[in-house]
Amino acid sequence: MTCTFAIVDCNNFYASCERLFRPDLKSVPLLVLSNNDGCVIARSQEVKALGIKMGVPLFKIQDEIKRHGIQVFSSNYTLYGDISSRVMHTLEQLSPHVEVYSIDEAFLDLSGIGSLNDYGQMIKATVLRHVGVPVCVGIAPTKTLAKLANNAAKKFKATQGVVDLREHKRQKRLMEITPVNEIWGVGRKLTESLNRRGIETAWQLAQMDTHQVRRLYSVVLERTVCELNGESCLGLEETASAKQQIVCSRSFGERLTHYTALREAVCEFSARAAEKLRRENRLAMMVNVFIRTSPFDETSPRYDNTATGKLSQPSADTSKILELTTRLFDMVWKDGYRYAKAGVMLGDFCSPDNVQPSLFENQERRQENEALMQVIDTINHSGQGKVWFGGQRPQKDWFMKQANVSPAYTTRWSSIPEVR
DNA sequence: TCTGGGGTCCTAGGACCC
DNA sequence: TCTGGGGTCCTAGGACCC
Repeated sequence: MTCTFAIVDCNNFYASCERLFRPDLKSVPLLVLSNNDGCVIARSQEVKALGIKMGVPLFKIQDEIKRHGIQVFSSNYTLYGDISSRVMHTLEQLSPHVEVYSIDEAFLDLSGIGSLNDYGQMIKATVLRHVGVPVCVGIAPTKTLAKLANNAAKKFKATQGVVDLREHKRQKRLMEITPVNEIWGVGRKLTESLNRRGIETAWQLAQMDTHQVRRLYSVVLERTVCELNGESCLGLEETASAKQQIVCSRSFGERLTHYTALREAVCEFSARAAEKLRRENRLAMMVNVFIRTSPFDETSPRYDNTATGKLSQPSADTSKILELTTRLFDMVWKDGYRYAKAGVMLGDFCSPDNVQPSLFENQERRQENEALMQVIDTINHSGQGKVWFGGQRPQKDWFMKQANVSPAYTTRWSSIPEVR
């Protein structure tokens, strides 16, 4: 039986989220910045039309911002996460099989549905009505072709935001006018290499011999070629697979030069990572700490180091993880540098149910610690204050720059917009 | 002055064993 | 002393995604 996939992708998601609560900005150019207000990570249609590229640093476009009256927002991930779950919830009402693929897109299984174009339009209208976010829908027999269809739905106005790409003739026509780099799974390096071989369009890639693709590149690109030819290699993954690693890292608003300051930052990341770990209900064995100077800073010396260690046994206990973190930090720390970024990575996970208790560990002590962690997480999420360990420090001068953050419209009572 | 953060998967190469 | 291939496991690094 042939499957039918749809991908629903929000248009300019972060920009649309900011606009949701500011109807006055409906047709005003608007962009959203990365952490530290560093570079552009989302743009409204108007900003795209001005030719401002994804990822450019803010300082390079100051003139254009002034000239065109562009509204600038710091990123507000709490808001985006909340809007995202509303979108996904709506989609789950419309289709029994949904794979949440990222914060702003989901794959749906539409096998067996009759009029797919109408169905796509219905999805689009429903999300707009329920959540207020515009989406585009791409429909095809494989995920890769569905992504391609979605691409076209976004690019061509006449499609009205929905493209049904089940017909082979349409697939061919679209691939012939699609540059190979727009294909899902073909990034910068592959594009360069394919171009060197004279492969410029998606259609040319689709015509390549799969064995040759595997030999020259990898099974990954081979799969892409198969998918472009209508052979589905990637199924719908409805249950989110367990995480393999958890990372917490940040660039600093200002360079850090002191041992204590950087150590505090690293401990804070470690505690955040441990919190995520507990939310996933997993235990970690491996802890990795990295620190580095800015790769863009040409005037001061560079330094980049990382250290990995193993806990004596799997744990999600912040105090145990912090203890190892500080030891690892001392291994990588070197005086005399201007540090721009640091992070903590947890890995080697297992589930709490099948962990072998150590011969030497005190069982009661372990249960006490688990209970303590629960209390700490509850307090820290209550919004009524924070509890932290020695080594962390809640008032942080390394904290991010966020000059233009929008209010917590959906998650804080005092920030809910008033209707007059 | 000012350049994001959090992931996954695959591959190559080294260590080690038989 | 010389010489061999195949297998597994681990790690680092690259490429990709959003």
